[in-house]
Amino acid sequence: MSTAVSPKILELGALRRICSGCSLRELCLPAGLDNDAIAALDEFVQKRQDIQPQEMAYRAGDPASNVYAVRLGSFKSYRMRKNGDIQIIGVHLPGELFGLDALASEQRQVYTEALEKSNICALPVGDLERLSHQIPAIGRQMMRLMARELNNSYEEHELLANDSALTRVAKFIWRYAQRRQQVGLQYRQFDIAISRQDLANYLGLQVETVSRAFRELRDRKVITASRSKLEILDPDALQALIRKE
Amino acid sequence: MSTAVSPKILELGALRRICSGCSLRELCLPAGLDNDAIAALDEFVQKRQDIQPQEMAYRAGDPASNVYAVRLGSFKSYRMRKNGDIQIIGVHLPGELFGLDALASEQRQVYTEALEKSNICALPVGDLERLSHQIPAIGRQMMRLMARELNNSYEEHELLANDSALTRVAKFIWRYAQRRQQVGLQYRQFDIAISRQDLANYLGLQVETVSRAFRELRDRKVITASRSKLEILDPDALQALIRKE
DNA sequence: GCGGGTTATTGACCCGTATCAATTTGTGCA
DNA sequence: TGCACAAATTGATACGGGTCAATAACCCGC
Repeated sequence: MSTAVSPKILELGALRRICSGCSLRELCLPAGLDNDAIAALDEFVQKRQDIQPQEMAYRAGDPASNVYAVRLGSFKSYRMRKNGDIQIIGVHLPGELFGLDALASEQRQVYTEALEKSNICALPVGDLERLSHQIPAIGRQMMRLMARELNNSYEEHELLANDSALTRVAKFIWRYAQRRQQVGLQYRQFDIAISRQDLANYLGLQVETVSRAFRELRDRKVITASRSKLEILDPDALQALIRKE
Repeated sequence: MSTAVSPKILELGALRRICSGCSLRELCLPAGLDNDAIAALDEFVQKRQDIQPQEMAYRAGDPASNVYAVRLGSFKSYRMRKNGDIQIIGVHLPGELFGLDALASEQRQVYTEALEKSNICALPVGDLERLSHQIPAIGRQMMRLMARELNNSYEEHELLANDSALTRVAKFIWRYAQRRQQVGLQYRQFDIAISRQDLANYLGLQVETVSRAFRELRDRKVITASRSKLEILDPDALQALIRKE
C-alpha cells in the first residue's frame, strides 16, 4: 500500500517525475508544468501499480495515506449502508484523481474498487504536503480539485432530485463522454466498464429501468450500446434530451 | 462586502477575536483554542453583520472573497438550473461555516440566502490564508471541513437515490436536530425556517408529498409541527424510521 | 467451441409519488 | 383587528418507475 522510497526533499524535478508517470494532468498542468517536459520524463516514475478488476484501491476504515491518479482503466467509489447495501457515489476515469479526502482525514470513508484491469499511481499525502510547501500552486490546486468535487456533487443532487430515468442515463453518458474528451480519449465510441447494476445504483434507479432507458436511446438512434460497448450516434439529440428538463 | 481592517500580521490573539465573535467552533475548537478564552473576548469582534430574510450572502458569479460563519438564523444554498428553476443543495445552521468553496475558486458557484433574520461573520479568505501559514492547524481544519462537506454530499446522494418520501423527511428532521445539538442549541423543540416548498426542493419531492409526510409523522405521534414550529415527541420512533430501509 | 452461470433485456402489473384542483390555515400589513 | 395574499394541507386521479418473473445475450473457463 505504501512504497517508502520518497526522497527527503521533493523539488520540481521530482514533481515532474510524479506527474509524468501518472498522467497527472489535473494536478500538474494547472501548476504550470509544461507538457513536453513531463512526457520526456516518463521513465523515471515510481509508484505505478497495476490493479485487477474487483480489486480495491482502499476500503473504508483504511488509513488514508495516498491520493491516487488513474492512469488506465476505471474505478467506482461507494459507501456501505447500514443494511449492507452499497451506494455508489462516483466513477473515476483515466487522468482523474481519487481519494482526495485523504488530504483531510485519517481514515478512508469510502471504498474504491477497480471496474476493470487498471493502472494507478499513488501519491503519498506526506509528499504532497511537502510539495505544497515548496510550490504553493500545488496546494491551491488540490483545494480547487476538492471544490470541484463538491460542485460535481451538487450536479448529482440536481440530477437525483429532478431528472427522469431517461434524462439521468443520458446525462451520465454525456458527462462520461465529456470527461473522456477532456483528457484526450475517444469520446464518440468507447467502453463503459460499469455494469448496468452499478449504474442503476449510482443513478438511483433499478437495473430494469436503466435497461429500458438504454433501449429508448437505441430506438431513437441516439446511441448504440451492447454491454460495455457504447457509441454516441447523435450528440445533438443527446444534448437535447439533457437540456429539456 | 469587505471590511479592510485586518492587521498585516494575524497572531493568535487575532484568531481568538475572530473566533469568539463568530461562534466559530468549527474552525477554532479543533485548532486547540479553549472555550472560555474565546467567550471572554466576545466584544472585540469586527465583521459581524446582520442580514434580513431573503437577503443574499452572495450570488453565483460574485467574487469569492469570504468564508462565512452563521452566528444566528439560517441560510439556504442553491444553484440556478438552466431553465431558471433553483436546486437547493444545502442549509446552514448557527455555528456552521458556509461558502468554503471560496478557498478554491475565484467566483461563487452558488447562491446563499438568509431564510430568516440572521447574523453572520465574514472571514476574508486572505486573512484565513495568512492564518493557515502561521497556524497550520487552521489550514488542515479547513481542508477537513471541505472533506466533511463532501461526505455530507455522499449521504445526500444515498438519501436521494434510495429513500422513500417519509424517510427523507424523517432524516432531514433528525439530522437537523443533531446539528442543533452539536452546537448546543435546543434540539427537541425548535424552528425550521425553511419553507415546505424549499424543503421539498431540497429533498427531491413535491410540496404535497412533504406535507403528507409531516402529517404521517404527526399522526404517528413522532413529532408535532405547525408551519415552522417543530417538536420531536418520540426520538426513538424517528430513528427507527430512518434505520428501516 | 461448448456449457454454465452471470448480466442484461423484456413484459405484465402495481405502488408511491406527481399532478391537478380545492380548501384551510397562517401571516403580515393596513 | 381584520383583510388579503401566501403557504400549507387535503383529496382525487394519473403515470413513471419499481417489482416480480421469464427469457435472452454474453462471457469465461474448460
